Amino acid sequence: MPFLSLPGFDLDATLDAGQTFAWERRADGSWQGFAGDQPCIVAARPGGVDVLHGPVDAVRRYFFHTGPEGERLLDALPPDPAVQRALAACRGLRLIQDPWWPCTASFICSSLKPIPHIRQLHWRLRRAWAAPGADFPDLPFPSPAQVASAGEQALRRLGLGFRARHLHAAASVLAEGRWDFSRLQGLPTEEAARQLRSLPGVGDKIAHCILLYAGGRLDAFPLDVWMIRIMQRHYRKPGRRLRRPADLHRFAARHLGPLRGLAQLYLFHHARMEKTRPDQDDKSGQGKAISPWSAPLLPPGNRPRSAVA
DNA sequence: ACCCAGGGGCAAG
DNA sequence: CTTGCCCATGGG
Repeated sequence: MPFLSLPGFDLDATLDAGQTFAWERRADGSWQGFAGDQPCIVAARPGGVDVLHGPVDAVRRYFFHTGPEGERLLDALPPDPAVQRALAACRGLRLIQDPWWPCTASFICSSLKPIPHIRQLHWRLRRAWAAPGADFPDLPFPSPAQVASAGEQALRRLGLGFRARHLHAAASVLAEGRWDFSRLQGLPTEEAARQLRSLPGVGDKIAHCILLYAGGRLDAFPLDVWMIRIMQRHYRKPGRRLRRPADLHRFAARHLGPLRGLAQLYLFHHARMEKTRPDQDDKSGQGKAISPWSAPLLPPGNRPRSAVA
């Protein structure tokens, strides 16, 4: 069986960092999923991965930030203390490259969902269009035309909730050819994000996710609740505002530079690991609740209803 | 019974 | 250009 040498690579961190949802962990610890449109099974080994199924070249292209070039990018990350701490803790985490449409569809499903749920929805979409009785590896991601013709109600039955309307509308726009990912070619990231936002269900955060995880644009900077907390915690100064997305984008561009999307990957994953890592002093193994973020910043939709009538 | 989750869209202010 | 509210679902 083919062994792919990827020194320093952390397969688990890479596939569980919320950048892709196209991989599922198997009982034996290996991962089954899709490198581009190629079904693959990969297993972590010292110094690289075993490719138990699928073409090695597709796996190599998928983990495109491995190797000496990837290492050089890590060395070029900004000398910011928080970034460097996160990098030191998650050095083996690498950027992946997903296909446009599955990435877009997954992140349209991601609104107000924890990462395991997003993965679950992604695979429900695959299995919903599989032949009767079929399972991996025969689970191609349904095309925009397939999703569009299924109808919104069918998507709701898969558990998409209010995201069903968005996904159906976005699939319809793509299926009818009223929009195409080739429009992003050559556009600056900011302008490409604006183009992506014309898709239903794609706002600023998801547009940047798509540009980073499908487009490989290292200056795309997804601003989710985690990133807002992290930046408040580390970068807020008494005088400055640093709350509105525009301010956060501006600060990130100036302070974290052209690799800010990559820096975001490490900050995000590191913070998420800190939250769930079992506390050594906690015998119950529940893990400590959360490090004391100075400003929790509840998402608007979940803000408690005012007690006063 | 709560609480929250890698948001987006829309109507008001 | 901001703020407030709604949108459904599942797991802790």
